[in-house]
Amino acid sequence: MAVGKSSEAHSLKTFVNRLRLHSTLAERDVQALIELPWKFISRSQNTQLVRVGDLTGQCMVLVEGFVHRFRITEEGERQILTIYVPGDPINFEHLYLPLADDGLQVAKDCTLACVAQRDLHALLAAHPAIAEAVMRALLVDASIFREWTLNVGRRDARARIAHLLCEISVRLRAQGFDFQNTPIPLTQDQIADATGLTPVHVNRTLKVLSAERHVSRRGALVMLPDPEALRAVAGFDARYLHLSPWPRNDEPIA
Amino acid sequence: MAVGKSSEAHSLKTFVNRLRLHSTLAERDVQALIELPWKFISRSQNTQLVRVGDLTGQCMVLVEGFVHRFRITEEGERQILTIYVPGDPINFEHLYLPLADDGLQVAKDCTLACVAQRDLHALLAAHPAIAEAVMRALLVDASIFREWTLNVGRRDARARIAHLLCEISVRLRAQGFDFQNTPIPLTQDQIADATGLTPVHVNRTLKVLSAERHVSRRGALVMLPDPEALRAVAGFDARYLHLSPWPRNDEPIA
DNA sequence: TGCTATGTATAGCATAGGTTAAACCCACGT
DNA sequence: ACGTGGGTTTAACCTATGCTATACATAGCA
Repeated sequence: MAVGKSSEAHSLKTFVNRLRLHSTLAERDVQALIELPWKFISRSQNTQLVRVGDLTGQCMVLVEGFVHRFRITEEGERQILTIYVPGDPINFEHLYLPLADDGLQVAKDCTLACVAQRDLHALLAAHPAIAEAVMRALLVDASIFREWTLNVGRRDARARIAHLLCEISVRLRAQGFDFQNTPIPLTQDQIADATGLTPVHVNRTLKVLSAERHVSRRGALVMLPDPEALRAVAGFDARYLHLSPWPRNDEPIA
Repeated sequence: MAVGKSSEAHSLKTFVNRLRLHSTLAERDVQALIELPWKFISRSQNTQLVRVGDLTGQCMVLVEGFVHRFRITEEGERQILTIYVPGDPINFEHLYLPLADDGLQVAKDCTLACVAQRDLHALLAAHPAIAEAVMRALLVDASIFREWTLNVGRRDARARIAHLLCEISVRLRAQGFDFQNTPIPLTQDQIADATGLTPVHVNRTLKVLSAERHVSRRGALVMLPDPEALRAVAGFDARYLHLSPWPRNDEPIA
């Protein structure tokens, strides 16, 4: 049990790390965050975690595996809206808008840390620094959503796919994963749904990128041997991820 | 001067109204909000209010006219990411991420109410209800960004343009405008940039929609004579705008 | 009255990406 | 050892949308 506790605490470290990408948190804040009554659950591929219209009472953090967020057209066309990597809070917006407007689906067997919204609300009220960090994480997510609109609206298939792969590898690396050896966790169908393309066109385009040595394939897995070159293909500029220590122009608040 | 003050206070009413679309605010909260040291400015069409990379110190509310948010590809392709209508806060995310990741441009001569971020921060600290309302407004915006990704990624030109027009008319109506007589404040070029299409294809498609009586044109202005029919064309489901009184599943926080 | 600017309209041709359908591959379960 | 299912690959054909270029309309302005 002590072991269980400590390994669970460890698995929240990626979350703390994610918050610290954009915000500074004191040790006591981190402690309080970790000591919330988290519940850890595992879900297998394709499980639907949240459906459009659900009224949620929990907030979830992705600890391991992958989850994506999607919406569906009236005609049944699916669009993936973002892909979460370990450490990401995946539905903290439900703290303020508990009625889900997107679906959340497990893209690859995952484990999640869950808290009741009520407990989280209480924590945020007691720890303004955490509230601000959560806020900032949500706003960075919004910046990522906007980049996806740009990606889908204004880049051709090759740059579009390259951009998606760049983003994921950068975000994985920011969470401490070895991107050179971490395969991209997406099937071609999922890439299609994330880029607004067709699975067959994704296949064609991946073949091109592969011939150009911009991606390599180990079996079905896509790897990125040369991120720099791929960035050039994608026209990728990581600023929208707000990863570098950002400047502050605000004095401490009275 | 008293007159000036009172008309300025009046012009903030649309902002209060916007916040109240999603949140409940007590009168004293509203008072405090209105009494902030707002500065009112006018800007004419095509003025760039914020550039990518700017470090902002102000938050702005759109009082009159139209503003859009955009990003540009490395190749110089522009994508409009959202269109703001009167009453919308247009850059409140800079409270927490003051480094601008998008450009903001005046789409139609406008007037703006501006406050220093410092003053606003102080207000939010003193009035948690306002802080929550702002938060919620930002999260609704994020939901809109996601819908745009879906729109651009998964709808054909006709439904795409129709969807854009529906969204704007619904948001205008929510702010109290008479959508039947308010022309859509977009040139065909802007529609193209907002939908990821080409100006000439927008023109073609508008012609089709016009022949179908789904839009009408008074000179260069696009009007929506029959919003219901247009919604069917667009597959428009307004839930993502979170306009209806949303359900709450949270008890009052200790 | 005409000039310029900004936006709209149309035409003709080009192509990226969609569609359909069929094979293939391989990991897994029995 | 053999099917089964999820994912990948390829081919042939099709179309929605892009591209380039030119003409038109209107409003503001000298």
